[in-house]
Amino acid sequence: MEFKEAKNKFVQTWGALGSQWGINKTMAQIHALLMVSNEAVSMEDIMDELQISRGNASMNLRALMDWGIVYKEYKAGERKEFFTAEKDLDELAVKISRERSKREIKPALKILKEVSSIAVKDSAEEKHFVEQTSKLYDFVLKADNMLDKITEFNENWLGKLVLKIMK
Amino acid sequence: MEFKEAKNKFVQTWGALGSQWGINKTMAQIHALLMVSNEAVSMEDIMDELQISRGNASMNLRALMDWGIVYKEYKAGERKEFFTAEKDLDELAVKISRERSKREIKPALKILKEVSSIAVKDSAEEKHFVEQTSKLYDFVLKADNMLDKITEFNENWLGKLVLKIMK
DNA sequence: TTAAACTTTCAAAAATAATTGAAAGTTTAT
DNA sequence: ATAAACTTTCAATTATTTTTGAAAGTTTAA
Repeated sequence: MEFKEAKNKFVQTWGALGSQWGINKTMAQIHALLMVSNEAVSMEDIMDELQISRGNASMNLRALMDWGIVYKEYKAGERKEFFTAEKDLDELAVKISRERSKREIKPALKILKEVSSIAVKDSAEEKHFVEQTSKLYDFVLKADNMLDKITEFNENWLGKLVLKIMK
Repeated sequence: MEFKEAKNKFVQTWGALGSQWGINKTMAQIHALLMVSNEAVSMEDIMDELQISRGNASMNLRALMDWGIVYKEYKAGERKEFFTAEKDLDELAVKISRERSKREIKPALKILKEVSSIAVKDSAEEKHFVEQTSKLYDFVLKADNMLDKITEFNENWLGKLVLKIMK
């Protein structure tokens, strides 16, 4: 396999993986492309390599920047904008999990808290509902915190120790 | 908020969360419904509560069973089938991560290994590609293994210790 | 200013994914 | 064997999401 083919395969695979995890394909593809580019890429080149429209490129680049995992760059003497991806994978993981937590987990937790706090009659059905949603609240909260801690600690000795123990 | 409203809110929220994570809305809703039901539910009742067609219910129940997080049950004297969800949340997490790993992460790893193993000329561009995809391979592999270990250990003392340390 | 070079926006179109419902399939009771 | 009770399948429909492209917006240079 030669370079161009490999690069394309990577971009396609990353795009497919993205859609399986609720991230739009083009967004994941642009990110993949920038991840493996050794220098900043212009919108023109992104459009060209991925065969997408200007509007699509613009919107998904904006989304990636909102996630904090793609940055704009300016080159001296050049009028147009260039883009690079966060390439430190630990940093990338931290940003993605922070963002998903903020956008999706935290709001879900709020609802879980609400629905698990209703006053119930003593029917088995209602009791079970409260019990189960309470457990779910605790579980999701714990998992959410754990992700925080893992990403926070994974560069220091404690994280490394934990990883070692778990291996 | 009274029970029925809370239950509906929970099912809707879980469904929305599902779609944000690449799981179809109805599938997540059925799962939510079964999670908070204290007894097995018939297909008829699922169709009724979620206002969905028979075909939809059938297909998504099959998918949930394929994931190993919903079970069929038979009641004595009853002709029709009833369904229950895995209600132990640790067990649920284990099954979901095993399944996503098998279906999505493992195939992605295979591709990552492939594309990171190409022979490259000594252009900076190609070198960077190989370096970056290799790092990504290592990272994803480590994360995948870690999930395994966390889910595997989270019911025993070591897991509890780790959780405590991380708190 | 003005105009060229570039980016963003968003309504319409296209692509993709989910859902329906009725026919086909299966199981059980008689 | 037959029919009733139930489930599965899948082509067609519907809903949702993504993408396009051209007009509007912005910035920079002269």
